[in-house]
Amino acid sequence: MSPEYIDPIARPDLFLGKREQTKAQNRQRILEAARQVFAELGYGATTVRDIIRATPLASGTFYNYFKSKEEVFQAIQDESALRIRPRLHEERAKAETIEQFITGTFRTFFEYVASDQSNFHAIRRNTDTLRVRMDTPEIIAGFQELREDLEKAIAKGLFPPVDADYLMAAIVGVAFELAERMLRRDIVDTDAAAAFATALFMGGVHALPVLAPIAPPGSGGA
Amino acid sequence: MSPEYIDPIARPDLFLGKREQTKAQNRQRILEAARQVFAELGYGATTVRDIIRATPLASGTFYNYFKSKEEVFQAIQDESALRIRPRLHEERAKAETIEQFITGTFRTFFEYVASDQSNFHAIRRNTDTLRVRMDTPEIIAGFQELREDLEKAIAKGLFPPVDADYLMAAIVGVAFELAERMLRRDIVDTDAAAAFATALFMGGVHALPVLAPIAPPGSGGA
Amino acid sequence: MSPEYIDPIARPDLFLGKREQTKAQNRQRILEAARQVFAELGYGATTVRDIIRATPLASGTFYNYFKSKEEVFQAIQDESALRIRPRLHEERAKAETIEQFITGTFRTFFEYVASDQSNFHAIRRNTDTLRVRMDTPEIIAGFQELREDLEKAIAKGLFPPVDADYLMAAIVGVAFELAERMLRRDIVDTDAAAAFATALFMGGVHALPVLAPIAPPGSGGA
Amino acid sequence: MSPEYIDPIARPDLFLGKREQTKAQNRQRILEAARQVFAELGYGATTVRDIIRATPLASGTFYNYFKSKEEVFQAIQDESALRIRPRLHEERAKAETIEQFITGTFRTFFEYVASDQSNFHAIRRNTDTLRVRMDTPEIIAGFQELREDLEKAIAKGLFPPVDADYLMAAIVGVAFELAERMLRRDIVDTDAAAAFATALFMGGVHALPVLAPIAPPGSGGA
DNA sequence: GATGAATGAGAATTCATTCAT
DNA sequence: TATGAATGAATTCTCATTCAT
Repeated sequence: MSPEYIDPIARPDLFLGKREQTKAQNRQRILEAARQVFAELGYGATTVRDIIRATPLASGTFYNYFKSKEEVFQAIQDESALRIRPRLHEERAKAETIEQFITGTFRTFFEYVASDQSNFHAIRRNTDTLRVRMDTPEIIAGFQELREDLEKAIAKGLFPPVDADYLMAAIVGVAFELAERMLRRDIVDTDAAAAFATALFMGGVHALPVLAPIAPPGSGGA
Repeated sequence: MSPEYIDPIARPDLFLGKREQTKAQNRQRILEAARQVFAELGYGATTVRDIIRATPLASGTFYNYFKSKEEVFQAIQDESALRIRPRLHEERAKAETIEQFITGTFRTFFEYVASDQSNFHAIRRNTDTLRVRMDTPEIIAGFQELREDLEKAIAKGLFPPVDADYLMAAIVGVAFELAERMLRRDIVDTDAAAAFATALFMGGVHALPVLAPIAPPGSGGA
Repeated sequence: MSPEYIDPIARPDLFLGKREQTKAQNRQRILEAARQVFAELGYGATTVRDIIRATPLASGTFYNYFKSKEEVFQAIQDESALRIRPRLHEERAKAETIEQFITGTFRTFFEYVASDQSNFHAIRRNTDTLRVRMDTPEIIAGFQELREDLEKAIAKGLFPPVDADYLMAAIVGVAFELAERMLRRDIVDTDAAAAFATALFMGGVHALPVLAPIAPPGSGGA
Repeated sequence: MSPEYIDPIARPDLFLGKREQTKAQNRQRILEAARQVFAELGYGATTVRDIIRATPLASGTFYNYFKSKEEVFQAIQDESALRIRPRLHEERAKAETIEQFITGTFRTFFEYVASDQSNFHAIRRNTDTLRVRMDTPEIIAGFQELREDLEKAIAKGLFPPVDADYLMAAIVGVAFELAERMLRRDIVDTDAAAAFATALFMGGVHALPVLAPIAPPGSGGA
């Protein structure tokens, strides 16, 4: 989000010719409409006509850009994951303390969610929806990456040797659930949400049950 | 769950006449089939026909019991919530320490989930990822109840004065996410999962940001 | 409608044993319910369940009395026709003047309609329905009979030799249409309606185009 | 109906582009099929499938044009009413004698019926005898208009002060009933039917009971 | 490419009728 | 005989996708 970063998806005009611009613009129109409508009606209840109706385009045009309703949906999910995954990974990679690791993860996530509510809501319905599986390849990869980052951090001695799988799950659960509550409040305070989650995990991580340590290569341990 | 308690849903033959038995049995058949199919295909992809096909009954019979696919789903959710809510509340009500509060909540939840995997999976697994609103009155009431129990515990001095709304969300997020991971493991160890979650919150709760205390009337203010 | 006439359908208790009474009563219950519901919803929109619901009986019981929905409907129509046809015929048979013929027809019809509004309405929907075909055998026979009575009256010299088919149609059209208007008024005045219709035909009949007379047998005419 | 008037419904090719032509044609195809099927099976027994089957179109196409069976039926009724109402009103408006009023009404009606038998039969013939409400706004307005025209004619002194509501009903009843008989004859003779109806009313109107005249303001009363 | 009507497979739903109790 | 749940064929209707313009 630093000023010198320009998202080519958000500003196609800076990267594409005239013709490609119209095409890219139509694609974006459809995606944006789909986000809105999915967020409002949910995937199952949404029809392609609903999406197209939220657009100046005609129904046939939809199929010039996406093969099916499912494909738009995946595109939305992947676009989200595509945008946020590198940022999350980067934050965690440069963390030198547990606190940096944790706070970096939550802060980045909550800021993303706040700045891109339509995507978030399309994925996580905006009223009283509860946890729902998110399993496009991109998203699963994102979870997997978090686990791997946790394992690396444990290996580096940054984290105590806890159950990385459960810890990942706990972080994911808290992140999504808190994000939803955060967005429902009158004032969306990402700092407060991140502070809450960070404190919870900073305090909690050290209390977690410790696994038998994985022996570092070359050492004598099992 | 004491030995002398008999669940009238599980043993309808002890409570109902022949006709009513068939009815209750058919209702259960449909619910059971719905659980399987929802867990397999997800809510969105499931059709009423799919449910009926997984049953020896005729298509029209479905409508003698439920008005729509949504209604069966709600029935499944409510059945779960109806069973687990009182147990959770009771555990928390009798808690005299934070640890009892937290461990009671997670242990009860994970045990329920392990004992009733079909309901849990029917509720959680959704291929189409979206639009499964966990907003039956029962479930919303369950969340609300957790928050109120937290607030009472804070008032009693059991918990530090933290953001009960966020804490509730964190507990719910961790509970659902861990439950899912737990069920995926070869050995379903509810104690381990409960120990993990309890430790996380036991350590974390004391680290959470403390809210400005509400001044008791007559005192000198904040 | 004279006091000494007793309708065996209306007072089955005076004609049948105990067992048959219950049966006859159930039959009447169904017929009465069917009349109401047909009048309210129309035949097409009415379901057997609607009829049965307006009854203390169970759906299966319906089929102990009638083979199908169509059969009840026919029974209602025939019951109407069965009741009124002999009276109309009798009135016309004893008529010695045009006026008696016409006034007898209309007066009898309007009195019947007023006294048995539920049947009439079941046949002729109560709001803004317009002319609709009535073609159960009984009803067609009733129309046919009117035509024959007209032809007899013409043969007797009571009526001028007009087109009996058209005249029958005109009488039927006026009878039904006026009956409907009559029932819609605050005060249902059968005398006024009969007076109106009678006057119309009394004045009109003599003005009608006269057909080439049917040559009486033995005369020289074609 | 002057020679230079071209009905845009009958000759859409002269007014519309290729695409719109197909649309208009399909609409007409459905209406035409509906007319046939309603006339054959009656409204109640007709299903949307029956209508579509009588068409080269696909089942879904029906719903591009009409929301339901009821809507097609209304369209047929309105199409009739829309065509005939202005003609009837015009005839009556320019009438200077009772005879012109009455003969104009019947002649116009019977000519319309003869020229547009499919519409008339679709509206009239109903096997299931019931629940065909002729209550589209157009048709009700047509009846209302006849009554108002009668009232105006009474006010002008053209008619004696009779019950306009009953007179309207009588005219409508005779018109529909005679029309049906007329169409059943080998030779459809609209003049004869009109002559019959006109004679009936010409003779009958003067014999009708006269209402107490409404006293004109300022006069000495009744 | 864009358009939007046509398509038709298939989902949801109804309801007359049957049949075990 | 009465009951009312079960049946499943038939109907209505939706909607993703195709295709002529």
